[in-house]
Amino acid sequence: MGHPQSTGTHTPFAPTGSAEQTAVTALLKALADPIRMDVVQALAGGERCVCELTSSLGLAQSRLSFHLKVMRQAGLISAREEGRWVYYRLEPGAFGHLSRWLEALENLSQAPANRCS
Amino acid sequence: MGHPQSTGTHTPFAPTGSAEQTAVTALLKALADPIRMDVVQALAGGERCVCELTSSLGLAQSRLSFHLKVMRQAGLISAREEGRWVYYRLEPGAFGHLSRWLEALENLSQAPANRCS
DNA sequence: AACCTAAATCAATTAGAGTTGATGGATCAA
DNA sequence: TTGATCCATCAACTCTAATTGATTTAGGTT
Repeated sequence: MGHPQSTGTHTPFAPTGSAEQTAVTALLKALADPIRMDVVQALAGGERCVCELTSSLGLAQSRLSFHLKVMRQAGLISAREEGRWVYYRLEPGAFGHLSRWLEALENLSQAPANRCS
Repeated sequence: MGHPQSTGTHTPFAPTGSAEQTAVTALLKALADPIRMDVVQALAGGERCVCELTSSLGLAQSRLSFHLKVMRQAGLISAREEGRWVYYRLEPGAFGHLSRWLEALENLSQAPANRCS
């Protein structure tokens, strides 16, 4: 019996790592951690300062600070300083990439199953 | 000036790690990798056997196998054996959790900014 | 000034995830 | 049966991510 690939030359999907996909992967990485998900949940209700987050989430300050930095660098959250305090908030639209990607994926998946040339 | 938290006792968000959130985090972890995202893209067009994927993505077989295993364990994909070959496909509905979570989040974020007691 | 609290950062360590090359089981062809 | 191909798995290694405790910078208070 023939080899599965022998039915034709195909490059049926985007060449590894389109720009959009790289962006989405970065978002996912920043999100794929229980602590960081907790932070997202916490910030979904509005901005919070670091000290509120440490006590709500029961984390050591430097530990939280590390995760906040990761999230900030990923564009997931942003910071606003006010006196001694720093308030973090969700970056509106940060999840746009992600939900657009998801939508596109679902469309693809519902397309005709398998088109070989 | 008063401390931010002194305006009242609040538990304004879910206690670290609801079941739903744990599930979503696991999905995100399984997705948050460029190779695995490539696999998703590849499988979006229908099922593929491992040998197709290795050549399309240009990966060592054992390396791909590792990532397929991670994805399978996360419920992202499933396998179907046929003779010598193993065909992988996206698990329909695997992204449901994720998109529902995203939707819920966007609803929360559009709610009134900050309600302290 | 001395002191306290908020938060970032750093160096050292630990833990976890990913890669590599080799091996082995299974299926099929000659 | 011999040989080839497909794929999973394993042990050893490498790399990156996360945790820890200490230190530092900066704002406020007294």
